[in-house]
Amino acid sequence: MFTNSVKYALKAVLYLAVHSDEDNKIMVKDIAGPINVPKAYIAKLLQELSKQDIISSTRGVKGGFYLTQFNLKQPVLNIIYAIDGTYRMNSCLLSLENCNETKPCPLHTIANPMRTKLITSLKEKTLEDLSIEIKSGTTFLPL
Amino acid sequence: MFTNSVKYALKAVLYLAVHSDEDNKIMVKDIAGPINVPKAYIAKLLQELSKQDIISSTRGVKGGFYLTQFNLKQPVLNIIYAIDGTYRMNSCLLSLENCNETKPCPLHTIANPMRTKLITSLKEKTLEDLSIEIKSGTTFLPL
DNA sequence: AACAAAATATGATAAAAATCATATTTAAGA
DNA sequence: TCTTAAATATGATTTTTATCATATTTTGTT
Repeated sequence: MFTNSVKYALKAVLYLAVHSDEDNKIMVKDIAGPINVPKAYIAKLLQELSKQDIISSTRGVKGGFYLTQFNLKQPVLNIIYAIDGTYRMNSCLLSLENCNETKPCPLHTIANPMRTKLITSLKEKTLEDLSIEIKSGTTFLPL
Repeated sequence: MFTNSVKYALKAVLYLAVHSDEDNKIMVKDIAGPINVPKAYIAKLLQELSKQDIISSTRGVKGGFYLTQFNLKQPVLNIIYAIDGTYRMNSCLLSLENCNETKPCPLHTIANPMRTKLITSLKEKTLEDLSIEIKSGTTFLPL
């Protein structure tokens, strides 16, 4: 469904959503372990997310990554689009260019309503929403 | 969502479902064009599907690939499992090993109902079902 | 101002997926 | 039984994704 990169990015951002803020920046080396992703790999992803203003960072001593209130208001979908681009999530199951409502491919009626619904959910849910759920113990962020 | 291999395999099998039977075998070179997939690539996939008895084939002069009535009765999901294996379709969105109903990951409630529903649909729909829809002009198999 | 600790930029390497190529085996027909 | 036309088996190559490594820049601290 998603690439490893997106999965890793989502885990990292959710970790930041729960554990960081302007006054509690977290260094790469302290994220990699808890979310179980290689340090150099997650570093690169975090840098990319930071460049795209999906997350925040400061360099140097006492620096690290963190989420601002603004960052927290973003839909989860942003992270997916930032790393994988929009095509993967939005294309027809068979990747047929000219598959649409009026000329649906054989899997369109099965898959499309669900994809649409998933995208909508990922657009509505903010990082803050998920963070609250994790903090309240409704959902979990293991491994 | 799926690998290219699965998409190609699905297109090829659906093409066979519509155009072949015991008396109308179709050669690789006559499938590759219509479904817009490289010949050598689809050849390999068809061989694999044949080996797994998902589709049928005969070698030599007058040979080719085709679907029997038995082949047509299969769920679409079979092709996906045959090529991609079961993990990709069934694993948690974040690929967390210990994500489940009692300890759901942050995306579980969003994504899991849909995945479950999709799998059910792909298990219920047979190749024959899809073939009928294509033949009746309800759905289309372009490019 | 100099030092140290962090992200950033850049790119190298490894692994997996996608693609291509070909010698071998099988079956039909002359 | 010989020839030809097809799938099959096998593996090579290319491209993409995943992973690793490091020199550079920035920022707080002494």
